[in-house]
Amino acid sequence: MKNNFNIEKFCQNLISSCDKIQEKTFEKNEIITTYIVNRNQVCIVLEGSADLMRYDFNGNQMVVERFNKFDIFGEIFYQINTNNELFVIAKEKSKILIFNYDIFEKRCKKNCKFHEELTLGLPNLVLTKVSDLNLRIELLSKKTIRDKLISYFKILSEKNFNKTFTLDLSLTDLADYLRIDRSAMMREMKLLKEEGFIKKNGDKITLMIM
Amino acid sequence: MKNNFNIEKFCQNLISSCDKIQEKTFEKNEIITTYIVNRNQVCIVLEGSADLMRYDFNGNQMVVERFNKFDIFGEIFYQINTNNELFVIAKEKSKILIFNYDIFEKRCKKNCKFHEELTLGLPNLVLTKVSDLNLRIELLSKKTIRDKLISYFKILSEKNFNKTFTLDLSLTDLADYLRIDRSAMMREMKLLKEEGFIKKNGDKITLMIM
DNA sequence: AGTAAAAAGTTGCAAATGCAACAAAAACGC
DNA sequence: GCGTTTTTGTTGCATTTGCAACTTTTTACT
Repeated sequence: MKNNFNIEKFCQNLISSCDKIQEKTFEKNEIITTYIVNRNQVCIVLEGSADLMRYDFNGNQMVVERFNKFDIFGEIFYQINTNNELFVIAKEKSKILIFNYDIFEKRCKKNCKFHEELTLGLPNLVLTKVSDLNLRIELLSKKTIRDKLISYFKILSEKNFNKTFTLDLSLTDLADYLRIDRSAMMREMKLLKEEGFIKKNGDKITLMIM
Repeated sequence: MKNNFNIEKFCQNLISSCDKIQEKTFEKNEIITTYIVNRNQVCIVLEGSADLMRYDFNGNQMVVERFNKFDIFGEIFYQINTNNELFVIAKEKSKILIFNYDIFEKRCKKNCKFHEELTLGLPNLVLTKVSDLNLRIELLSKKTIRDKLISYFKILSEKNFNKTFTLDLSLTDLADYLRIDRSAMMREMKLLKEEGFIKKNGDKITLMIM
């Protein structure tokens, strides 16, 4: 029932059919969008990946969220007044679908097929997003670095139906995702290896428990 | 544009109109639902409040998420395999709207007005949910207890357009929401008071900075 | 009103973590 | 292929935090 919406097929058909939607390609490190309140812009990653970055007054930058294929993003999902500027930056060459949220409520003049498909299909993408956010909260809720790592590994292991799996993030990015210090994470991973909880070979990890 | 959907009015009209939706009342501490994979049940709080609780194998219980008026919840938003059971429990006498997510795709026989209003109105509730989750991730991302507290206070202050505001959670619940030890939080709040960053009087707090 | 339960407040101490400052290895660019 | 940049890996040390164990205050219940 959930996620039976085929966005790939959907996107192939709609591009030419509706004047309220854009498909744009961005090069690596290009700014895809900035979060501007009440613009109600919605974006979907069709190809590539992007980071939502915050630059605070000290000039520190931080990855707030990472978007991969079919992830949906935009200021409309992020009604948080942080006083810092938020940019979405392409991590690699990326294709992005861009439209306005009012497309949900206002039909376009031609009453094109896109609108019906969009209102039917988008909720599933948003559901997936909610689930991803809940997952991250679940991980950030763990009290220790060890718990965060083991929980994260368990999830990857279950996704792959295999005790051995490939990390989908670099270790630097993983520490960032879990909001822990990278060196402290390395220390804990070393302990996990030494104590026999995991085995590690390059970016392949085997979970020895559960 | 966002949130112009009036759920209150909406709910008054629909109850009798559709056989695929239920409105149920729960007493304090009653179990509203448990998260069962692929049941695709969706719930909306009409009145009262509820906690999503996890009970792990050690018998420890934890509040995963709190739901207040017009919050939307259900397993469909929480596709996380935790191996622990998840219950939603009424914190007080509460009225809950319960339906199945397939209502989005399957019209009911009478083709009742409810379905159109639901598909139009629900996305806004979900958007708000996404925003709330992002806010919590923002808070959980802060490195120190101090940063978490100040960020949380800033948000309340901005919501109220006032440096002085009322805490909407008990201190115990706040520590839980921010995933920090309550006594460590109390210690930090004491320091914040002593250093003049905040003033506190009962559940009223005044933010002295920014 | 009286008691039980929950919440707020406090503190010492041990443990976990972040930070800084490196070295080594791998990936990237031209 | 060679230099540069990024990532991985390591460690000592200071700081922050969680935990345990309390007391006091407030709230709820009958």
